[in-house]
Amino acid sequence: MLDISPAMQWTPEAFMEPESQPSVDGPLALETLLRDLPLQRRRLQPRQTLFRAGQPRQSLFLIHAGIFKTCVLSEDGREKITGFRLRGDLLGIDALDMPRHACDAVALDGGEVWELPVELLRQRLPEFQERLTAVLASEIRRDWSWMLALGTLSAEQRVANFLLDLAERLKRLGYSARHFILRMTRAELGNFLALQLETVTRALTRLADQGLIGVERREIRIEDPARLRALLAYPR
Amino acid sequence: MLDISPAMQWTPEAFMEPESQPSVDGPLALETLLRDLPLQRRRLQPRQTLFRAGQPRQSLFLIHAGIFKTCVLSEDGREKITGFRLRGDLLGIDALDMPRHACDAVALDGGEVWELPVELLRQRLPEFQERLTAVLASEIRRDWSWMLALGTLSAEQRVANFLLDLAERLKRLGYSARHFILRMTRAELGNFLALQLETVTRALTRLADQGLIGVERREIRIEDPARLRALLAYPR
DNA sequence: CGCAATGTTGAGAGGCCTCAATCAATGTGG
DNA sequence: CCACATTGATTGAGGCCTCTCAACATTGCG
Repeated sequence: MLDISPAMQWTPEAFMEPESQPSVDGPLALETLLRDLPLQRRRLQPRQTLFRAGQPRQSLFLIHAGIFKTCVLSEDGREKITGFRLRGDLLGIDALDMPRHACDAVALDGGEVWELPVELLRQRLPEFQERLTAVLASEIRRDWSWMLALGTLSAEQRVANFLLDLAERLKRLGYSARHFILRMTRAELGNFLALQLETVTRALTRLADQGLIGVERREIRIEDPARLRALLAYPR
Repeated sequence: MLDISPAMQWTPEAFMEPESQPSVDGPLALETLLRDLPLQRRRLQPRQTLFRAGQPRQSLFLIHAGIFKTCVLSEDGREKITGFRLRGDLLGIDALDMPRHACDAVALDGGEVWELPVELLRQRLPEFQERLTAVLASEIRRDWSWMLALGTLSAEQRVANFLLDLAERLKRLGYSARHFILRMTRAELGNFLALQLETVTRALTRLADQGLIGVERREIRIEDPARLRALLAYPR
């Protein structure tokens, strides 16, 4: 058994600040802005749903701990995970202009969110509206980036891209970029990457065979970030 | 030669309002809000680029006529069209929080855009910020909807989905939903739908063989909208 | 009229999907 | 404490959808 970094673990430690000084920039900018406000906090159990598409949307949620997935659903039952969300991400922004949520948000492995009274914050904090716009625009760019990846990369490349992206985000949160635990199943990963779960498994195995990563069920080690990144350079 | 509706044609007629009364809702809500302001207007030739990723972003652009494509580009040269934009759509919102554009915007067949001084409008028009937020959130939902489609539908279904989506948008702009001209090449369509251009051609042919649509190069007739929509109901 | 750009069609290959069996980890109840 | 079920991950074999490569048709234009 390898030693596990605390990244994304549902433990009291997960609530501690990875960095001591507050940052006005970076993924925790919003959290820093709001940290002293008396916000409603809500804890979620593993696999618990925060909200579903169609439910009334009264507020936004800022993730303080845990990892969430957001999914959209078509009328005929097709489902797609639109992203995995970490601490500092906002849940519910996609329906900011609507009375009801447009997606489901599920805590993969437990977590805590802060409930944000949007209207109040907009009036009180001049920076808030600005941050909100930035978050919305970033989400669009992130989506486009994944559309590009899914449209142009092979299965192996998509998985590599996912691992590098997750590693980078964890790093920015103060966790290890070389060693982390996936909190989603192969099926969820495949759903997000537009692949079957068996294909995800095979891609992970091939990456491991090449010595680029280490895989042990959900435990991932990035062994050779440079060569992993180099994989993405060439069209399939 | 079939008779062509004026939809998306680069003619003076294209600049006329399809509807006489101004609407506060719908795709032209923003245009209605801004119609009396002295905005800088800019006309584009077919295939002309409005802006490229990396260029300084000083304003937003509201499409008044024509159809545009927005594309993102990866460092290693992979390209992806992120959407086809019609009258009433905003170009540049994805970089609202940045000093430089994050995508390319190209007029497929000529067009006209209105240049929006964002800061000024934000201060003057209280509704503007609100509309901006709505546009951003809608774009996210639209992107997610396409991610769902590309991740779960077959080639034929994706093409059908595209045609139905375009028809619906044209209809809301006052044009025919049954008969229109595609302003993009098969390659561009394929790029957007994550398909090869030959696959797009074959999908169109198959749809035509089933009597669901009529195809004559870029001219499309929706013959049987109901059955076309029914195609999407079943997992590939 | 010849060239370039675009669209169509065919044949073959390959990557991913589908179906199935097996294994590992975890939890439950007797 | 150990059968047993359940969930998730892995691996294999075979098929199919889409890609790739190619030839050809059509349109528009200098």
